[in-house]
Amino acid sequence: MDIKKFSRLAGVSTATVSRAFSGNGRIKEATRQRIFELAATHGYTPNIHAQRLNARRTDIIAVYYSFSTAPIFDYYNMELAQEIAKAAGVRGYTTNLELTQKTEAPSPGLQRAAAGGGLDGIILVADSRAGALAFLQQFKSIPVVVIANHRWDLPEAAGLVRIHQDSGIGEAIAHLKSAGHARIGFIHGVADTAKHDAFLNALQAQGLDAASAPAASGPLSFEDGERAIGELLSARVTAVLCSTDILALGAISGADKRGVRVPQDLSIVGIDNLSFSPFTRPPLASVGIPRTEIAEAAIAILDQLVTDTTADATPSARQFIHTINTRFIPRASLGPVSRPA
Amino acid sequence: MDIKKFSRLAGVSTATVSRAFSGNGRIKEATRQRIFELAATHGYTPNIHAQRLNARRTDIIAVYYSFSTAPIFDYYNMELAQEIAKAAGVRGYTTNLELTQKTEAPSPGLQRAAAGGGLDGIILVADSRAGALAFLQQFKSIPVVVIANHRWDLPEAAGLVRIHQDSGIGEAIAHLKSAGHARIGFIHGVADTAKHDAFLNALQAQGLDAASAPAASGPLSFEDGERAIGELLSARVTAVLCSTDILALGAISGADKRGVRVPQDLSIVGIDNLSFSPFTRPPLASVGIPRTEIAEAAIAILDQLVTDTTADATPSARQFIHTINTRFIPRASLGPVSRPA
DNA sequence: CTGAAAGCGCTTACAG
DNA sequence: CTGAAAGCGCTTACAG
Repeated sequence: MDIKKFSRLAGVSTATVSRAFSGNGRIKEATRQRIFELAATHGYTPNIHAQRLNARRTDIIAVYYSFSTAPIFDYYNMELAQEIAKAAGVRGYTTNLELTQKTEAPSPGLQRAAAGGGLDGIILVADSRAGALAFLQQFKSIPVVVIANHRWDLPEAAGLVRIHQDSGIGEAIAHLKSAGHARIGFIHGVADTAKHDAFLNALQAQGLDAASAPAASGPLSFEDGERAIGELLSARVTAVLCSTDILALGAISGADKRGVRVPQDLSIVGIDNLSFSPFTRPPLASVGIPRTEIAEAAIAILDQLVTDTTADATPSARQFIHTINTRFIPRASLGPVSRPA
Repeated sequence: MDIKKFSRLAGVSTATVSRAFSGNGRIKEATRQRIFELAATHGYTPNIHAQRLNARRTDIIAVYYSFSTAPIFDYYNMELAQEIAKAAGVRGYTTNLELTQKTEAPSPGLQRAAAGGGLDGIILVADSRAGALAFLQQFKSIPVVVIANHRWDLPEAAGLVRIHQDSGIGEAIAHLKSAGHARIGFIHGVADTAKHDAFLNALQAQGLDAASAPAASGPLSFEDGERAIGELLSARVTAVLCSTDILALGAISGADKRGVRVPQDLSIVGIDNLSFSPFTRPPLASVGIPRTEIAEAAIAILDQLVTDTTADATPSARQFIHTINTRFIPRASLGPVSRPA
């Protein structure tokens, strides 16, 4: 049943039916009531495509990230995506989950949707500037908000939610220092320069020797962490910051296999603070990001950009960059130095 | 730029432009080429709403689940959602992530989209029959595939991917029995009758006393598991099956706090086999479901239903029920009985 | 407050 | 292989 048939049935014009449903324009309350009741009885709902064809607006956004070889490595993105979907819902947006394998380019479908008006905006979880720029280049027809660890210089049109690793990592290193740790190692993850830089800065800020800080490369899996911790133990570290919680769990396991106990003999700190990290054994200290805040900030910016674009207004002068501080969450994987260097 | 302006620019009719993009109808290859090049140069992309208005098809599906108080309890759903998005992408569908708080009804937006043609179908992750039926009642205008632990009787229009808990739980109990366990407890989760029934059946199949099997209620959190295991230890169990992996982790921790070691003194088995369960300490034995298979089955059925509906064909006689067996994944949280009852 | 009619941007029988 | 025109189902300025 379309609006024509339905309006005839209701004894009004299509314009009146449209006004009843859209809430735009004046309409007598009684008429509106009657139309709603009739619609309920006869099962009429306005066709959403026809509405959008007029509206130049869809109230759909996409969250885009590339997935890994195994879901365990996507926990960070999945948790973020869920928070984004929640925050988007609050503002009346529906969220498309757009996934792509790490090595592949965004699907043609996404491009079609974006260029063809099927999407109001996109939230991109990015881990490299080059990747982000390439993405923005491809999707310049609609607003994009980038979530990243860096304060990248991006084209005007894009928003940026910047996760400030320095704050939380700084706290972590300060905490370790005050517990007596002076030889602190690092296990590298993928595309983690922001994290590693923050680590080096934090060492310096604490008056520790950043130049000779031992580092090993993960970069990804639990097993990588198990192996990497071996290298660092040879370098006589007493504490290790790991680029991800998964690597940290691997490090704990790897240490254990070598007879080194956490936290008695070695302190381990992860980064990301996944939801299960409080429940590992020992509970894993980690540098956490407030995912809910990030999601809300990203949606707020995107909504702003979408509204500006739709209204054809001059984009407000305000900066579309929002910085979110990470913070250190101490847990039982930390202890005082037992065998100072 | 719309099709009218663009077709003028290209010196052809709108019909020809449409044929070039849609792939429908005959069109000279050279014409098509020229149109594509021009479109690329001038930045023309067909408006997707206009296309969908004609097509009665959107190639968008939604995956719907209700989220919990904390993301940790949503890992199961999030992992499933990601797999569904992947599987959907392969078949050319975009996936909407539709979330609702546990206590709330599906958003009006979802209903609008579904009734107004904005969605081809929905995949519902359900944990109660009443909930699923209410949902189906509300969304009877489009195909729905339910993912659930039960072989529920559902209206014709719905598909069902049924996760068969009995297989994996049966294997788990058999494994415990052969390791000498005779007194096996259960920690309840939320809406877990399928799991508990499977547990009782498995006990019987192994010739164990199901009637007197100790059970404690979680039902949700890590702390719930910590508490529940206390009750079961008083009941002198030597092994425990937990309704979720989170409860199982809590149980391990709770046992540890009481001086009971896993697996030396007590064996613990979880259900769900979350991606991080291989990496807990000890690695957690669990009853797992092949998420990728489930997602693919759900998408295959939904695609079938959508295609049938769209084509207005008589729905094929084939059953739209697909059963997926769970399976037991033994890991280091298991051991032989140390102090037989 | 309500209606007639043009317009949103495509697609697809129909005719050639 | 291509075009003219009706149709997909709404919305909204315009007139009353």
